[in-house]
This record gives sequence, structure tokens and C-alpha cells, in this order.
Amino acid sequence: MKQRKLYNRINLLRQERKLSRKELAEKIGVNFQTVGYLEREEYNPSLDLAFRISGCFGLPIELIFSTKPQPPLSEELMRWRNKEE
Amino acid sequence: MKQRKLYNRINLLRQERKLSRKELAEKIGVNFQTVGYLEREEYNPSLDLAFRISGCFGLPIELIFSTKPQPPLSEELMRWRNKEE
DNA sequence: AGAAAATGATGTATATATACAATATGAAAC
DNA sequence: GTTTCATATTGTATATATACATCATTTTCT
Repeated sequence: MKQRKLYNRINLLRQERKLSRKELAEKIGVNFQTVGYLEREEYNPSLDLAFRISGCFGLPIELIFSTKPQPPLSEELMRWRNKEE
Repeated sequence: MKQRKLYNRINLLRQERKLSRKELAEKIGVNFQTVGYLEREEYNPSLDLAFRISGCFGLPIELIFSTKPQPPLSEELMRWRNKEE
């Protein structure tokens, strides 16, 4: 199967939490260079690794990864605020 | 990284929808034997494939896959019904 | 400015996911 | 009962993810 390129917000979320790649890598149990590959979207994580990242950030997989380029989180937030007016 | 074994409800969901492995495989764009491997949990899907399966069933990834063995869907349903009494 | 830390880039090696073919078995249809 | 379809099993081949080392570049800290 030809894998589609996936998009993610790992870099954004990591910076929000003021973690270095090395620190994040340790939390999720991978080599720190692997985090670099993921942030640059050079390849996709395994589903298992996606679950670990999801758990580390306390966010659902769908909020971190997607099949379409990710809009800024601020936009996503506004969409929710407008939904319940 | 040593991959953890993941659990899934593919077989259940496929049967609910009365699909053969071949039919499901065509919808998500993989070999029908790959569906067998996933249902038997002999290996984990890639994140991309997990997204395709999620899209095909119209369910979030977390409802289909998990890091712990999956309880019957009926139990999960009752937990939700009790939550909002 | 200079040292230290974080990141980017390149290359090699291993583990894991996916495809595909062949065969066996079991269940369903006729 | 035998043909057909769905599934299981085994084997080989390829694609993709992950680890690890090294060096270059950039950023941060003092």
C-alpha cells in the first residue's frame, strides 16, 4: 500500500509545553532524532507511537494527526466557539 | 522502539456491516490478506491505514483501536448510558 | 565572543508492515 | 456431494519506520 503523507502538530504541542526533542523523545520512548523526522513529516509514526504521543499530550490522535494539512490551532478553537453561539 | 501489541474491533465492525474481508480490503485499499493479519492482531496497522479504517467505519481511531484489550461494545455503551443519568 | 544545547542532514542497519502466491480447511450454496 | 466462497497458514519480497552515528548549522546562555 502506498502510504499517504500525514500532517501533525507535534512541533507546536512540544513548544507549548516547552520540551526539547530529547525530553519529548524520552517521555514517549523513542530516539530523539525520530521526533525530528516526525516533526518534519518525513515519515509517519506507527499507530503505537501515535498512541504514545497522544497519551503524552493528553489529546486524541485526531487532534494531533490528520490526513489534510493542519490549520492553526487558534482557527480550530474559533470554529468551536462559533459553533455553540 | 519495541512496538506494543494493539487491540482492535475490526472484525466486529466488519461483521456488523456484513462485509467480507475482501470487500473491506477494497474499500480501504489494501490486500484482503492484510485485513486478516489486522483482525488476528498479528501486527498493527500504520497510522495511515488506521485513518482509512476509521474513515471507512465513520468512527474515531480510539474507538476502533486501543492499547488495552477491548471490552465488548455493549459494555462500553452501558457505561455511557449510566454516565448521564 | 565563546561554550553548550538544539536542530538539520546524511548514511547505514534493523524491525515492522504490506503485498502476493500457494495451499489447506471449513462453511455455504447449489 | 461437489463447487464456491471465506478464512487460516506459510513463505518470500518490498516498503516504511526506527535506531544510531557523525557532521554541519543554528540558537541559547553566560
